[in-house]
Amino acid sequence: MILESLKTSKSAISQDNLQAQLGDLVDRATIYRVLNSFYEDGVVHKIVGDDGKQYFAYCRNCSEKSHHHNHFHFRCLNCGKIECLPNEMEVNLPEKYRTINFNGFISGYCSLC
Amino acid sequence: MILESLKTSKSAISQDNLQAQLGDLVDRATIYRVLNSFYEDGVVHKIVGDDGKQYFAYCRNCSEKSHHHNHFHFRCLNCGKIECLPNEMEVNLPEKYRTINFNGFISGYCSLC
DNA sequence: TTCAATAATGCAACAAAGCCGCATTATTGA
DNA sequence: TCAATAATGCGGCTTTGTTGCATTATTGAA
Repeated sequence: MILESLKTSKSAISQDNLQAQLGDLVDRATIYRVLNSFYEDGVVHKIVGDDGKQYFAYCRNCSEKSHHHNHFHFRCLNCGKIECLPNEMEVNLPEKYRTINFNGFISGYCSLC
Repeated sequence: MILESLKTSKSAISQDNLQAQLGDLVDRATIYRVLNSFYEDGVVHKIVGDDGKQYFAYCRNCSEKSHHHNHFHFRCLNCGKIECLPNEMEVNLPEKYRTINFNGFISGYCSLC
């Protein structure tokens, strides 16, 4: 059920999103455990929002070789909606630095708010 | 003292960084309050790390007109060091969207680790 | 099919980060 | 000088996320 929610969601979702969908069917801890094992298995990306919360997004264009999620996420400060911004980013790191995780978040107000 | 620490620090620092510097001289809650009022007054930038923690950086090149901090921060997963990456970024938002906060974080391993 | 080994779950507790109310202490200014 | 205002410390609280442990499901080999 969690995987299904992630697959059908257009944007990254958090534990409380899932909890709201699943109600009391599934325990909080279980949701976290499932999400983390998806993350460890490379099935989802994990993004930390500028609200400090973890969001998870189903991997759509990831292969064995490239497991990237290098775009920005937008969070509306009014309606709370999270969405992916189209532009993929390349950031130049200093010599010998190695990227493990890319985390880009912009918050503000969307066109409706 | 907090302002001095922020001014002299080369990178964004968090409440526990400050607490470590100040010891028991200043209460936890006071540090948070001072940091947030600096933030509200536009004296510092607030960045949320991909560890979910808040980091604060003294405004160096901000004027009345431009109060930006649009570069990425790097956090070393081994030594914990936070540093600013040189490239300033421009992200294209959809029509009528408004940016309030830019938050770019990359974690990985630095040249020493 | 049966039953032991393994995995997944729920529950409770815990930890860290951040915030807030309230009483106390400092600071300000008329 | 002293009352009004602001800042601080303390304690407690919330949220997010994690972990230990007992219980329940699932699996797989005999």
